[in-house]
Amino acid sequence: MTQTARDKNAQELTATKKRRTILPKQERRQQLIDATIRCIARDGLGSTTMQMVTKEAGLSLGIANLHFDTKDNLLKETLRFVAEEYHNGQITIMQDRTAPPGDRLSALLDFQLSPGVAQRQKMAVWFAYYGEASARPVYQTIVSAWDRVAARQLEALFSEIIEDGSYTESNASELAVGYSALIEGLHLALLVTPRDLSKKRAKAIAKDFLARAFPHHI
Amino acid sequence: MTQTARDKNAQELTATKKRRTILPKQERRQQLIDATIRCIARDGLGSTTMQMVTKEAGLSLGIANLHFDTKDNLLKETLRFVAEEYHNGQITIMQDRTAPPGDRLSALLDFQLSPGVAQRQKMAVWFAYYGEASARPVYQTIVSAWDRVAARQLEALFSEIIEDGSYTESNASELAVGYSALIEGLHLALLVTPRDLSKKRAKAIAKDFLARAFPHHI
DNA sequence: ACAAAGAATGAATAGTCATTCATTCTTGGA
DNA sequence: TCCAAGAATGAATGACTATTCATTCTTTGT
Repeated sequence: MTQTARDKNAQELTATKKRRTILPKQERRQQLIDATIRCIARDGLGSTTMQMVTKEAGLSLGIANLHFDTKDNLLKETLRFVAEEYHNGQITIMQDRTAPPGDRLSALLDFQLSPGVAQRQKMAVWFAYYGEASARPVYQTIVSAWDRVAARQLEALFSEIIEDGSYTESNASELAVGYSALIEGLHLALLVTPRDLSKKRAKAIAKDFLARAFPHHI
Repeated sequence: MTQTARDKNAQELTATKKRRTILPKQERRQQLIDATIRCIARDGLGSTTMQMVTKEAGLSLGIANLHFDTKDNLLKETLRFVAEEYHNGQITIMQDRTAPPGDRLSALLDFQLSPGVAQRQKMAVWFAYYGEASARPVYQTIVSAWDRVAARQLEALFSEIIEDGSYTESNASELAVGYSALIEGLHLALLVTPRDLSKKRAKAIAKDFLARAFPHHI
């Protein structure tokens, strides 16, 4: 045994060095995406580095390039994950044809301002990408594809409610765009000025919007 | 005259080299802030470099550090400029006590979705900073200070309208937060999915919100 | 016309970061 | 038990960027 080999051995005994582990591709990728989300929320999209992400994941520097090729691609896949999670949740609720439309709408609102969706970490990631969207068409593409699906479903739900309640004055399309904008604006306010707005109050404000539009249903 | 000197001379004659100009501090600073806004809108906050900003301004690389010391400071001052411009516009309208409250509200809406404020460039800058806000307390400080002033004024205006129209069911504070969120959400939609929403329609949606709250005034 | 003041320039510096790849390690099959 | 396949590592590389500052140029006061 050489001198250096003995030293290394001693270090391993004291420092409880982590064993290198091997995982299936899909799990590693998710692990890295999760770490990326945490880094963006903590340090911002602009100053998130590969070193930070891989350290946050407890892995080596080269691992992200191994699984995602480039940083750009890792960021793109992270956005895709967050966007799909949010939109899948919305769509699942809206498509549940067993519940009456008023209940589906209430469930949607609860979901959109639930601790899972409206948590600092997720909202920070969300707006970090919006901030770069004007300069990166890829981000716009990823988000707007999902947005359009959700928008169409929301409009259909509103149409159903309008018919059901004979709110003849109301326009489903305009109300749907307005409601979506209101929710995004509330998310932004929760992120930037959390001291001035609680999740509870945000929910009350959104509910008020819906109650004015559909008084018999909310 | 040496060979190189003659070459340089010839180049100056053909390439119409720009004369070095000297301007007062304040003008140079504004010139650099304007260039920064254009760069952020075109390339994103994350990939805006000093070289890009100074080239956009048609000046030398070192100029920005001369006037702003650091890049961080240039970005901070740029945000401050955009934030002040937006909030001054709002506040000027709301403080105009010669106009009846309903008119002030209409003017506010027109301003918030006017070509000057709701132009791609400005909105891109706005959301670029929001995207980094969760990681940079300085940005939050700059924006939230102004936000709070505008929020208080808006609430006062809404109170006045509620009293004037005897909308006894309505809560000025909640409506004010909701309206602000709606406007920000509409700005975001105009930025990210401009194909799906025109400024005109955004204005109609916001007006609809106000008409439901204050039917006698809008 | 001249010179001092200081505004503007841009080459050079020092540091950071994404990406590469030779090497090491783990696992599953023989 | 041993080996081949390929997953994981991290030092090294090359590209890029903020910042500095010696030098050049413009202006202003005399």
